[in-house]
Amino acid sequence: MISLIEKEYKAKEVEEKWVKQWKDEMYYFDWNSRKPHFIIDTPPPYPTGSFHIGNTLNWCYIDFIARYKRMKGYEVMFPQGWDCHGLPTEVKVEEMHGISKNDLPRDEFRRLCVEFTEKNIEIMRNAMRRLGFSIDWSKEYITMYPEYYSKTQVSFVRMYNQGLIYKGYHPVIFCPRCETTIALAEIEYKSGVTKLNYIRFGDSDDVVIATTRPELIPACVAIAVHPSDERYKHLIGRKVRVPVGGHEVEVIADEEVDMEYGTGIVMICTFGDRQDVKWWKKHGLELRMVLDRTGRLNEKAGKYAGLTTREARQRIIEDLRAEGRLIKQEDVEQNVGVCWRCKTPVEIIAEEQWFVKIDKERILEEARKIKWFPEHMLSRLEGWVEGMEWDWVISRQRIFATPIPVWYCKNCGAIVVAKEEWLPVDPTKDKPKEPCPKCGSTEFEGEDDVLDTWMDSSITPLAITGWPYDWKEYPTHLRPQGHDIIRTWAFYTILRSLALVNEIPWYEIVINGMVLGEDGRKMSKSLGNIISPEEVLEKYGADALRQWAATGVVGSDVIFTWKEVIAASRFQQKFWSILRFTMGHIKDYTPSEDEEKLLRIADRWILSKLNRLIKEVDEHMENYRFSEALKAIRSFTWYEYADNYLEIVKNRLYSGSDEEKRAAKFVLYKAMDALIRLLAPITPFLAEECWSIFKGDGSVHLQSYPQADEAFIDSEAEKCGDLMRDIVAEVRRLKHDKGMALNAPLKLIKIFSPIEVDARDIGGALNARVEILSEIPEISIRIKALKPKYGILGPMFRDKVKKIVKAVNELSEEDKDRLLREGLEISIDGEVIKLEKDWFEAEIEKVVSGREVDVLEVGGAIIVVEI
RNA sequence: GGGCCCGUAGUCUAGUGGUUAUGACGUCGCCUUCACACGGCGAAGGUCGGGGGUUCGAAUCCCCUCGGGCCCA
Repeated sequence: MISLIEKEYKAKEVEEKWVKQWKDEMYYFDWNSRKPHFIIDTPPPYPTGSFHIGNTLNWCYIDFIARYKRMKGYEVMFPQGWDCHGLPTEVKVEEMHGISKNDLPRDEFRRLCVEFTEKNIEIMRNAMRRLGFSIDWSKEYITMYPEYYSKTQVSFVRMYNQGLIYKGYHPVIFCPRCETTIALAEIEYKSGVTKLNYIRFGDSDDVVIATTRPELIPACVAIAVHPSDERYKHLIGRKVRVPVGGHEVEVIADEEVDMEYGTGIVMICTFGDRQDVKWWKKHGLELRMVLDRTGRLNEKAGKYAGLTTREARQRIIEDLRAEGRLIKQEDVEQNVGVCWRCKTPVEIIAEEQWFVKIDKERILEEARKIKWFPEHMLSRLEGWVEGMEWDWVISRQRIFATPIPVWYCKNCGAIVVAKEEWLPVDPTKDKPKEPCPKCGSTEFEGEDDVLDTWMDSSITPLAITGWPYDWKEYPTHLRPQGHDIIRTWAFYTILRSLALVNEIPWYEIVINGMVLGEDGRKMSKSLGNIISPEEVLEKYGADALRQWAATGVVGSDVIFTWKEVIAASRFQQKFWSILRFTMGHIKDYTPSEDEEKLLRIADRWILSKLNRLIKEVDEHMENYRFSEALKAIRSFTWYEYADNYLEIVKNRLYSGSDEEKRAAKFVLYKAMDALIRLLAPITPFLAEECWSIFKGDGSVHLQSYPQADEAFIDSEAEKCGDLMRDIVAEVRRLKHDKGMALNAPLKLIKIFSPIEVDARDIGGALNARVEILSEIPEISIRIKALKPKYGILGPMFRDKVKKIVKAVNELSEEDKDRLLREGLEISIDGEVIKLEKDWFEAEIEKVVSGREVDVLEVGGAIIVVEI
């Protein structure tokens, strides 16, 4: 009768079938829906062309939430965007076509980038569908298309008009190889060893500075010592001649000088590192730029002009040595900032760039209004923000990015910012629609710098809610993202949201950790510990991978392990077997309330636990504790329901009376109905397949999430059922110890139990005739000891507990017996204490008389087994 | 150097004041029983990183210390 359902659950086949059958419309979000809205600001990934396992973790969390919320009656928006602009694409396109971006017109190069990106997006879309993500594809946005980047431009124009964006001469970090400015967040730190050079400055012997960047001596603008450094106090205020260029600089005092490092005298140049920038600002020093954008020294470096920093370093050291100014060199460890893309050490130069003003305090204040999961992630943002030294550089010297909508008047030099109605524009080919407001000229130079891609991706919550011209509602509900980019995306998005609409972007942020390889280390090509989602899909399918994703703790790094995936796929097989069993019994069954009267102890027991499970899982899902939710479902299904309940009820289903069967079928139906729906957000394919067999039609993903029926929650039934389960387990253990098969028949079992148990079901499960005794059987039993329940005694008697326990165990047999039956008064230190019977548990020693029987004791019940 | 997180059986892990510390994987033994051998039943395995304190009682709270990870200087 169960041959209709295959024995093996074939995850791959089932999943591929549903990927084809599911309709996108199932997940469309409707603004006009009267259900409460739940809008997810999905992170827009960079379209690299591969959806890696880190993305998988992130999107699994989103999908669990989206599916759960939908089943809970929310109108859920799960949009998908693509953060397209960026240097890696430019580099890749140059490589693929064997060109340099400057070889062809900007438009043409952009077209190649767009083409390349579109292909990558398509690959990633397919991966996302295969993983079963319930994305609303009608809400997709692509930042490289004019519909989107015109929003970025509107945001620029509005912020410029509010005075939040300015053009300034400012130190910026740039990569000399990529020849572009990079943001602080794009710097990586690498440790290495370099030479610390001791160099004599001036004409006397007392000014010896220590520097790792001798090539920047021409850029030296001051010399600094610690104000309380006794060795150098006398130098403060003195003018000293700088060796290489011959210009003079002043010796200043600053507490941030490290007296222990080198000689304790440091040169300040514009700019060797970020500390130089701080000092330069603080002391109002001269700007002496000797580096240009290509990382070469300029004419200010005199005879070293035209050299790269590396060449200049060598030449200057040689010259200093020849002059006898190089006192010594020693190796020191140092961390250098390098370009995240090409690993070239970055430099700092002052250049005209576009900036966004940052109000740290305001952003932090608002960030604290957002609910963070887990909470401690907020402190990462706080730490980073406090260390920020300057405003956000938003201009980039690239091509594939959103154009800055600005022109410069050729006549008077005025900055002309586009009007909103002109957008989108590309100032390198479009002209302003009005003459220069200052001088009336119509000759303009278009800005050819473009915007940092974070200008695009930091307005996603605004974009998905229809801003700026069809804005529906705000803030959005949730931002899920990885903890590696809290400091950028979270920070910039909050900043932009406040600037543009004066509101926080989201009510909640859910953080996911990084995915580590099986060796517990970050996945990397060089370690060879990378696992691709495709590899897992191929072997075990999407649901197993999704279960792996659910086993982690939100916010913590998750180790990828095959054994988790395998355990997950075994659970799927187990669930499938349970469905197979269930369908064999309830194929033509429709539940009716009449059956509730027929329910036996075991039925009421498991229904009570089932309803508790529903409550528990719901609460976990509500708080994004997916691992707890899944763990609870799995362990109930496997160990309580399958191994215990089904084993107990099997005999009734196969050879019980009609009424006995109907009660069990009722439970089978209720449990399957609830379990499939509980699993739906986490394993959507398995759930859908089971639902289609169980219900025959409709999608489980359009059903409601199970709701606990309080009427079934019954602590008394749980106690009785637990005791039955324990009795069955204890007798099984006895059979095991006697070397008997578990289904071997037993002659007779007699049970004396303080609470009600069901002889019929126990007998069915143990293959024995079971009698319930109304009195303690005729066997001698001695109380060996009384086990105190410390959980009760402790809070009541505190420091007297030990004395009480001692006194109780010294009681006579009769008194112990009385204590267990009706309680007892004892006297401790002259004080009379009334002990209640349920404060103690008996440890019983059994003395068997008469026939040869085994006596077992389980939770207060006495079982006499006749083999 | 600063911030955050984490140290519990061979491995991973639950457990934020209360009987004998949870579960998984692995190991060992038994069982092909009519949903499932990708299964069932059972067993062995732990100084809860170390030390001190608070408490009748600490894996849990406090202090010190050792070790690991991540982010940042």
